[in-house]
Amino acid sequence: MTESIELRQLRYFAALAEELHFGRAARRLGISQPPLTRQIQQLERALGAPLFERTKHVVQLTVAGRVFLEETRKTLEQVSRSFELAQRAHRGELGQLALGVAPLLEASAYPALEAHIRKNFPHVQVKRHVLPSDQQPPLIRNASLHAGLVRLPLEEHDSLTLEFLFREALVVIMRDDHRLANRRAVRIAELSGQNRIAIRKKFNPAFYRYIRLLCDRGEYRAARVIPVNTLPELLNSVLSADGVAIVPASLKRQFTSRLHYARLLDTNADIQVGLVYRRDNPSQIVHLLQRVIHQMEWPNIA
Amino acid sequence: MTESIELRQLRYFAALAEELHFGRAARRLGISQPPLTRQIQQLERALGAPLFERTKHVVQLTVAGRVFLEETRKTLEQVSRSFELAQRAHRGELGQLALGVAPLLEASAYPALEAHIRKNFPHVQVKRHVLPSDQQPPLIRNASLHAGLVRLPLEEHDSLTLEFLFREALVVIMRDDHRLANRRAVRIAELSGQNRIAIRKKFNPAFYRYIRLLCDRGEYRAARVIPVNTLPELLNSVLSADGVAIVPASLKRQFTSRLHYARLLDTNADIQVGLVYRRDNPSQIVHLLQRVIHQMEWPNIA
DNA sequence: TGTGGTAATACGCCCTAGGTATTAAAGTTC
DNA sequence: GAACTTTAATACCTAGGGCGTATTACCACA
Repeated sequence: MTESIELRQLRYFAALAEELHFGRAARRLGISQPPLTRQIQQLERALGAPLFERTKHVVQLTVAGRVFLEETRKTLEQVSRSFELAQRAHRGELGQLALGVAPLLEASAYPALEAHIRKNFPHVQVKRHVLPSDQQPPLIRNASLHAGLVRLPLEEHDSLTLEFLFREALVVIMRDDHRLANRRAVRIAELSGQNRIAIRKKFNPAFYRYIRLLCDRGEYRAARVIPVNTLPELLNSVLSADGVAIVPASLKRQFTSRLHYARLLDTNADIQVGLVYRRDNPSQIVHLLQRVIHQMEWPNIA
Repeated sequence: MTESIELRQLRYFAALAEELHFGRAARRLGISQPPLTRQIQQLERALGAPLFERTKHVVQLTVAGRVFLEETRKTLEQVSRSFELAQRAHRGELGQLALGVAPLLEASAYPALEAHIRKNFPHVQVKRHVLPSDQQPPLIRNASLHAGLVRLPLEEHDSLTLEFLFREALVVIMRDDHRLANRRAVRIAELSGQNRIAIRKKFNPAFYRYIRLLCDRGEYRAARVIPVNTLPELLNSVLSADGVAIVPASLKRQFTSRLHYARLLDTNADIQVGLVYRRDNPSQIVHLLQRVIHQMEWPNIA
């Protein structure tokens, strides 16, 4: 039925329906008149209905022709749209971007990033997955995530690329009636003797080790290290006056009541944030992300 | 850009996208595998993007391929729809039917006719044009109307076909305090001496002559014939007790207050209703109308 | 009646879609 | 790890059909 029809015939038909003149339409199509005649005849034969009324000197659309013209325009538009969308999808400008986001960053750095992506690629739908930094690499490797916004350091993976983005300050948090709560900034050493509250090593080993290293270098000997499982637990412990905790400054955006934040004065008392993605970069969408991520200004997290 | 693309390629692509196997897809399409490979390659080249990821033993859609598949399905559906609609239009089952309707019939016979058409051809839009019977033939001849529902007799036109449909009763109307207003039925002769009110000959000569003929044969000698221009004027005259009028029974559906209707007992005191259309019947829609008009039951107009 | 214009037809050429045969590469089996 | 199987890509050939040129048929208009 429709099997014998090709787009050529529809394109020819549309041109003729607009010109209503075989010679002009053929010229517009860049062919000579006889082939046009034949293609139209074939189309009419396949359709089982005449599309034009030809009296030697006047070519007119039949009723069926008018209907078919309307539908043919839709068909040709649909073909263009198909191309357009497929190409956009190929360039990564269409579809989903599954992005891992390290905890706390979802409220600080991430919103700016998402806004930036949305502005540059309005057809890309960003899907956010809040996951600890060290849990993201395996998911990126097996393509469950396109890329991840993570805290460094991270164990190196030869199949992944790790790109530095910006530095985030570290802060010490304590209850607002703590003896240091009148200070805007402290040196790590001043914390000596305090209990140090920290999320268990197993939940994010790299971060855990990094903080411990900082404390050692800053000569902060904790009375005791109190391990907790989750962030709410950590906050609870701080609010119970069990001790202090060193956390990324992003936290300030989410919790403030009855808490005091103090900057750390030590050099290098900060943490890097980077982007991880597959080295072989199979999806174009990551190329776009890469291109765009260096043009943006990161909000000042402090 | 899209100019080099043909539907063949889209059909092949859709098949392959469903089978995800060149051999099977080719078999389904009734071709051998190499041509399929080549058409897909051409499509990808035109698109500037790969649609499939081929590892020797696994064929998978790319992101662009998934998007393009969705759009291609729409395209192919649109092509079928184009065919479907054009064919319907050709068979007359789609589009407008411009139908002339003689006055008064629009409230009696016409509603049933329209309902019947709507039921049989839901995609046909009937456009009603209320026009005196003798004004319809020229409009039908120049294709302003497809057909007309008219009262007979009508001057014969060799280019038109006139088809009898049903007989409609004639009635005499008078004011409800008229001396004959207690009668359900009268003979024409009993009206003798009354003024006869009639719409001017020039507005519908055939009808005018027909009524006069009836009166002559029925031995109704009117005291005076009172000519009026319009139907409302005629009713006015009747209500002013100027006389009586002989009209089609359809009128009863529209005006009753302070009027009395009496059947005419004379044989042949009725009038025929018919359908007029071009003998060369250029539009398929009239064929449908013709086919359907004899299957229907006309409402009893009395 | 002839002249100009236009769509349809005739016919030849060539492009390209499709077929067969083969190759290359990846997976499977022993 | 060698032989076998499977499957997509490539090479090459054939033929059908799309396009061009030339011509015809038909209508309008002078």
